[in-house]
Amino acid sequence: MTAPAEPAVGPGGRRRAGQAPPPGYRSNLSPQRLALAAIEIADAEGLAAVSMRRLAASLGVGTMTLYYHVRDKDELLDLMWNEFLGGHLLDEIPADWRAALTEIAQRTRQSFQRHPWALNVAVRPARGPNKLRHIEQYLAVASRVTDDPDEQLRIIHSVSDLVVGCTLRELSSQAYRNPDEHADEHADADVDGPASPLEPQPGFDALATAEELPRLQSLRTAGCRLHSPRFEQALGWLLDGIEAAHPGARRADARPVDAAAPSPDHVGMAVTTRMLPKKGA
Amino acid sequence: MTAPAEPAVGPGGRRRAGQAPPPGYRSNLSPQRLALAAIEIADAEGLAAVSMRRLAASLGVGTMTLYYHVRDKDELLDLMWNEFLGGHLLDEIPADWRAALTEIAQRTRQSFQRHPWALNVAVRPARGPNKLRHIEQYLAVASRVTDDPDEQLRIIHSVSDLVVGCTLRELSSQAYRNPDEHADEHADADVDGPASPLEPQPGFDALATAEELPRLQSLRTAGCRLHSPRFEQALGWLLDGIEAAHPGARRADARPVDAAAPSPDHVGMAVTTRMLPKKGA
DNA sequence: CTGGTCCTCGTACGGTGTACGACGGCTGGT
DNA sequence: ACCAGCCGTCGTACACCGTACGAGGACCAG
Repeated sequence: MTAPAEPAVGPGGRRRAGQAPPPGYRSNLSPQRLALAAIEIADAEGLAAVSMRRLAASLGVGTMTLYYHVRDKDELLDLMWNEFLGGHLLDEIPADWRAALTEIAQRTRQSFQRHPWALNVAVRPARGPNKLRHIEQYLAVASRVTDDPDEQLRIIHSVSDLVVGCTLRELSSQAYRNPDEHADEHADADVDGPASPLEPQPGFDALATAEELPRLQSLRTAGCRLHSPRFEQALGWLLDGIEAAHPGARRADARPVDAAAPSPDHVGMAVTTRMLPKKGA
Repeated sequence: MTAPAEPAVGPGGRRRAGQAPPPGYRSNLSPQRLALAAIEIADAEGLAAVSMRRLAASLGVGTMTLYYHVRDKDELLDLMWNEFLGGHLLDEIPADWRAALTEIAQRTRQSFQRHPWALNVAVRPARGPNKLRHIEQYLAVASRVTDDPDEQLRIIHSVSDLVVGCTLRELSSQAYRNPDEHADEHADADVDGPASPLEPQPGFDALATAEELPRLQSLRTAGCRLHSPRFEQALGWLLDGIEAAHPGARRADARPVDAAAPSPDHVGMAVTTRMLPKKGA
């Protein structure tokens, strides 16, 4: 306020604060637009193709322009992750808790399959608004299984963990690595299909499989594929265990529970969460 | 054979083949030594600190020397991953299949907690020998639950997926991001402890939590932490479901089953798996 | 000694994230 | 109308990355 040259830590000097993104925003750019454009690139060419220069070029602006709207690339990834999470919020939550958990899990799974880059971004502690909305939806379901809040969280986490772990394994065992066959029918993704059943590399298992690893060997001769994609079965087992532990859980009562996501325009809302001066905490 | 100038695709020109690593190996370097040194760096300073130059410097050699033993950095990561997997193979598998699965899962989990970088490396389809050994151990247990090989794989995958998903969430919600507090008592890792219970950023949930997200709000006032670490409970639920689906599963018969990993020196064996000319398939 | 293979590594190129500071245009006070 | 001052843009530069290329030393067989 006094010295104009001093940029200060507040919204003034080169960085707006963390609150709502469009207070004035004379620019047609916004953190959310950056995130969406970055997602477009990541979907089409993989996460590695998302560089600041590339993103800037795709938006028709200079590279450093991005740094006015985003602190650094890490924040861009956070915004992408938030946008990703917002993409699979449910409009209406099924009444039956098993059906509801299954639906949330499968929606999340499909979302990962549509945006494989998200798994690489998932290894980050970011908690954006859509993350909280996602948890809220889970909570709406878990509250029908038990009244203990801690138990609710344990249920939510177990389901979510299974989803993430399973999807991570499936996607990482697909081709997906070589960037040349990007976005090639990512639609239904018959997970079991194209990948080689077992053999990691030609001539490799010949030396390892025969001697030790007898069970793997017999498994291979039995014609099994290492990637049996029965996610639903694993989820079913987990839910069976949860149900057995909570016999009093209410199944399929009347109304489908009001969804936590109120209006669809809220979903994509981008909020820059940080207001610290720099990366150092 | 004819023209000596031609390097050829075989083991001759600049790259040895994929078979056993020390046929002659006049060098004191080896893929395995590179991997171990890289793991040391990653443990101490994070995966981002593992660069070819840094690794070469830590080994006291020139940067490009590494490329004689390793095709590219990707292969180095594969070797690290293989070494990581070899680090938590069981010497003896418990007789009871539930106990065995629990032990394998917890060993894996602890291994991830000791080497957080491994989660970032986990997003890769690499199948090294230790990966196969690991699967073999799982198979040794699952074969006592069912005789259907496909079902065995589903069981294995479900347990493994839960481990990976849970550990990924826990680790990514810890500090772990800022590299300055690396390797700070990674031992017991009371996961619930230090992290802030909910609040993502100060002043953030104030605007989001109150309006929508009622359940999250009430959860917070109830004093719950978002990261209740009950991995064992989730695993228990899953095993309950598996057990219920397989009532004939043999529990705790006599001998503890011969472990698949025969001798400890096999564990760390590094094998370069690729022999393709270059990355392009 | 000579040729060949194994192994090492210096240099260089194109890529990355981003710190710094210059600069134009809009806005508001006078 | 003027002009200070912020908003937003962006060119340049730097350090670092992975690695292609090829020179050259160490060793061994003839």
